[in-house]
This record gives sequence, C-alpha cells and structure tokens, in this order.
Amino acid sequence: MQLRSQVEWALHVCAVLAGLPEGARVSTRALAEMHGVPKEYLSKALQALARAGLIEGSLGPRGGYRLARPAAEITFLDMVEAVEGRRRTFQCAEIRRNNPCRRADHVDCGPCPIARVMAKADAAWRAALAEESLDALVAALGAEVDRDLLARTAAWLLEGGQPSSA
Amino acid sequence: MQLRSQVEWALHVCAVLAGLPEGARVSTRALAEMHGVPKEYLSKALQALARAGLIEGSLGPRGGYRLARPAAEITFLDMVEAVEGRRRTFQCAEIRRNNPCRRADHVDCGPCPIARVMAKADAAWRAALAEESLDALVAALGAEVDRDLLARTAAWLLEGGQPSSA
DNA sequence: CGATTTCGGATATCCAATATCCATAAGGAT
DNA sequence: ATCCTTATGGATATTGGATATCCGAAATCG
Repeated sequence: MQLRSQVEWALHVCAVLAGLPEGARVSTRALAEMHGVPKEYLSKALQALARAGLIEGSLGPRGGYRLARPAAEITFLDMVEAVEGRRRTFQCAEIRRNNPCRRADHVDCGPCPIARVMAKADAAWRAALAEESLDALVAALGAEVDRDLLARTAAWLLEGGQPSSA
Repeated sequence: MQLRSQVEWALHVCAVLAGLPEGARVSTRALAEMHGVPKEYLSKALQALARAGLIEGSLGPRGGYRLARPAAEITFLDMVEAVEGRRRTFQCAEIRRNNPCRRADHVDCGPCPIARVMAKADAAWRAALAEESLDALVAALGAEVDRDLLARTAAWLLEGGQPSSA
C-alpha cells in the first residue's frame, strides 16, 4: 500500500509555491526541472490540485501556477486527497455474505465490525494529516533549510528556471 | 492507495479461527469456501500469517490452520502488517536533492520535513490498528451476530466444509 | 500404501500507476 | 495581427504490482 509518487510531488510543489511572494506564478516546466520529474506527468498532479481548488493556473507567457488560497488554509489532507482521492484505504467487500451457512433471508445487524476498525484507523490517519497546515510546513522549512539556498531557489523559479536547452 | 484484498481475507480468517474451540484446525479449502475466495490465492495470505507467527499450519488429513497464540495477543496491526508488509505508506524519494540551485556539497540538516509529517500520520494509522485486538473483535462479533449462525458456521468449519463437489 | 493437506516455486492475467504525446485554447509580447 | 508561451485535457503506450492458477514436493493420518 503505497501513496503515488505524485503525492510527494504535489506536497513539494505546494511548499514551493507557499514560500514565494504572494501571487507569484511558476510554470510547470520550472517546477518539473526543480524536482527532476517529468513535466507532462507532473502536470497531471497540478491539474488535480487545481481541480481541488488548492492552486490555480493561468495561460500564456508568464503564466503558471500559484496558491488559490492562503497557506494557512491548506492542510496536508487537502493536498493528499486532491491527488490520491478520498477512497478509504480499506474497502470492505462484505465477504461475510459469502458464508454458505447463512439463510437466504439473513439480515446483518450493522456494518462489518472488521471494516469499522479499519475505518477508525483510516480516520486517525486523515486526522493527523488534517492537523498539519501548509504554512506550518513553510515555517519549518524556513527554520531548517539554508537561507541562501531558499533565496537562490526562489529567484531561479521566478525567472522561469533554466530554459530546457541549457 | 488501497490495501490488498488479501488483508480483508486475513482479518476474517483470523476472526473465524479465534472464534473456534482452542486448538481446532480448519483447512484452507474450508476457509476459502466460507468466504467465497480462491483457495490457492487465499493460501498465500495464510502463509504470510504463518510466517509472521500469527497462525500455524499442519500437514496431512485433518490438518489446517489454527491461531499460534491467544487472540488477546494479536492486534489488527499484526495481521495487517503480516500480509501487507511494514513499508510506510509514504516513501520519501528525496526529490529535494534534485534542486539545481543546490551546491554540490550541500548537506541537509535533517530528514525532509514533508516526510516527517507523512510519517507521523502513518504512525497514527498504525497506532490505531495496534489498539484493536483480535479478541475484542471476536467479542464484538459475538455480541452482534446471530448466535445460531455462529454456531452453524463453527460446526460446518469443524466438519471440513462442503466437499468441493457438492 | 493412499488420501489429504500445507508449502513454495513458477507462471499467467489484469489493472492501476507511470509516462509520453498531441491538439486545443488562451494570454502576453512585439 | 502575429508569434511564442503556457495550461488543459484526451489518447495512448509502458511498467510493475496485485490477482489468480497450477503443480510438484513434503508431511501426516488412517
């Protein structure tokens, strides 16, 4: 049970966007080059984030993506679910119904107790993700990462990154 | 991000075994018929549970599986990890290292803050699973499921289930 | 011995994740 | 107006893991 690699990309991209001056846009190409991932495929993750209302893109030269709302109002859960979807990690197939000892008219009293436990664990995972906001992440990065590197990276992104030929 | 269907099977199988008289064995065939799943494939899940020391199989006629230790000492986490493995749901690929703005000699101060958050959520999920024991599940089933159905199913299993031809 | 059952390797099948390509629409620069 | 840049979204490989089946070997029981 692995999260898609797109989730990791999305989280890093949002962290980058949140660390830039408000309203600044960055192109998919620059984001892809920065993280060393395929541009066309990263684009799908960005589209998912945009559909979820977390970021917004604009067309044309100097176009690109920026956050659609303040980083304080974006949680890890928002970002993960935007890319990964909201389906629970455990999907109950109700195999208890296959028991040949059941009468044809048997009715279950309630949801499968096994599924209930798994759903509780799933909820705990999502709750932990919902507790962490994007701006807290940016604060942590600001405290831990070399300031010069952050500044150079921001400048590089705002210039559009290296043209793909260089 | 979906758990394998084998996880669901394993949980149901353990619940069944825990509900039987101590030491009673049930064959893979009976378990597969009861749950309506392919015998040979279910067998793989049972082997994983056995490798993890949760159940133990025995060869020969009247052979089969039984719990390897008391249901009170088996948690959902034990069962899930036995089948699904212990790899974290989020695998950090360290894509921050791909940033072209980095100096060649750059050294990170600590683990990727993004991975830290994801690991915390993963830990919350596992903690929730570790809190639920197999015997609590059996108790819940005993309280919720029709007593007659439980008794009929147990008898059916101990008799080896329907021969596959019937 | 013969029937039953687990064990584990080999193999086939299926599907979602991964990855690429392209036509289209739209915005900015000149 | 025209050209370049960029996001959008559909179509289409490619890949790897999950799913599923088969079979020989070993062990056990009657």
